[in-house]
Amino acid sequence: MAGRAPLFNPSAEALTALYAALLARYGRQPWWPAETPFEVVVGAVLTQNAAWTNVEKAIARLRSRDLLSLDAVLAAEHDALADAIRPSGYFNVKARRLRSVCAFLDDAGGMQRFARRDLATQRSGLLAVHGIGPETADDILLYALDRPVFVIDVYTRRLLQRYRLARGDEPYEVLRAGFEAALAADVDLYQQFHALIVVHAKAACRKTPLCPTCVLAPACPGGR
DNA sequence: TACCAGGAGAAAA
DNA sequence: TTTTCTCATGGT
Repeated sequence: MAGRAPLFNPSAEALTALYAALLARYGRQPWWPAETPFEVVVGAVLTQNAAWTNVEKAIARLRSRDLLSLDAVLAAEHDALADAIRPSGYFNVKARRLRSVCAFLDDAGGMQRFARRDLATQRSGLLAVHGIGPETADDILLYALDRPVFVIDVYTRRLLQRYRLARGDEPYEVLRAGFEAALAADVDLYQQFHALIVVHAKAACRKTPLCPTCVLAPACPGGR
């Protein structure tokens, strides 16, 4: 019996053209918005189902309370941690998740030692942490550890759906594998591509009924 | 007032 | 195995 066709098998040309169009439209993005790799880890957890503006407030509160370090998070009381991250929502859940990932990194010898492990070990380790799903793990790998992992988020799904490159409801790993199979394992490319997808999703042009000036025209989702 | 925003895990069907 | 529910705040 023939195997089922891949759910998501984009051509390199299609993805490269999409990336080029986004880059031409929006330019290079200063992404991920964080000062340190550890801050990326914190942001990746806090941004779960939350607006980034609220995450920024939570991170600022952590910084002002000297809680923006692995040791400080592990030493903090749950209530103190939860109160600091309150603006990002789900603060009780996220406080536990933050402590879980910090405990994992601490067991691994800290961020720097963890960064030296091979990618497969890093990814499986992160995914085994309570509260760290594939998107959060890949955010950490790509933006904190500079590993070539393509991040799939809701914006990526919508974009693929609108360009009819995918249905949009494929499993996370199917979409990630599709991007990584079609594109070279280039950290900068992956970082910029994901950032541009997010920027495009938030841009006003997405919401307009027609977008003749957008470089993505005539395929711009806004024109559909 | 209602809805949405860069998820993930647990429980229920 | 798949679907639904829960967690929670702040902006529009």
